[in-house]
Amino acid sequence: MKTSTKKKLEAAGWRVGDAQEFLGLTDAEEQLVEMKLALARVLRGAREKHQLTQAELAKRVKSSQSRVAKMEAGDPSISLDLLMKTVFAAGAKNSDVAKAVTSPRRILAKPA
Amino acid sequence: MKTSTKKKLEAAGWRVGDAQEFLGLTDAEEQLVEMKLALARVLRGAREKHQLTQAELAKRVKSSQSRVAKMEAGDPSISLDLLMKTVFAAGAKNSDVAKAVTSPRRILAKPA
DNA sequence: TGCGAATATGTCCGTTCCGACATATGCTGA
DNA sequence: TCAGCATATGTCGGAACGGACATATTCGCA
Repeated sequence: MKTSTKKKLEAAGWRVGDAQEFLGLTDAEEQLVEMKLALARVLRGAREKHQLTQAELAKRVKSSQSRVAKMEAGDPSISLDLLMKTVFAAGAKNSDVAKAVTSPRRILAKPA
Repeated sequence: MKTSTKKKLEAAGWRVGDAQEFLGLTDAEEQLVEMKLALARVLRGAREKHQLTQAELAKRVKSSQSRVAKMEAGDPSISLDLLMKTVFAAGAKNSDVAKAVTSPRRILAKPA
């Protein structure tokens, strides 16, 4: 934050930082988690739509069946990188991914 | 894959399905990379809009200034997890992130 | 022009995530 | 029922990513 801006805020009686920073972090993390869960659903939907087994999809992304299972289960040991790459490899549309970002709870796995 | 390329491959006796799967993987990876670059731009835009320094933003996500610099530079050593979390922490709207997904090349860092 | 703040670049080493593999559970049709 | 395939769960060693820190380099303004 600019020093000038900060000074103005402080002059106006605001306590700059602290709680808001804390909440900001928590919020960001929660948004990330929700996004991952939504993507897990997108992944399953896309995979089933294209009639791929977990093993086949795993092969595409040079991963393993167990990882794909964990991705779809929302396992926290899965990185967003791997998840996103696999989502794309499963043939999900960009718009599906976008939906997962904007309204994470509304995502659904539309069958073929 | 280009149609012309495909035909050449087929004429040469290749099974194009396999090649395409391979390319499909490449596509997924490329989509991921483009998305990261787009998010890097979103990050800088959001940070500047909210008048945060890299150091301040770093503190929010319990990271370091150098990491934030690398994020904005599109450094490949930055995970999508860290990048996305920081983008959210910088106050980017979900819609901005969604845009980065749908049309990665069109994203711009609109100043305040 | 110079000085301080902001940003960029590079390295160290601990932690986390990876693929590979083993194995268990679940599901479907013969 | 059980045989065969799909999915789920757990473990391991190695690779990738993390924060911290040191150190340029660039930028704004007095």
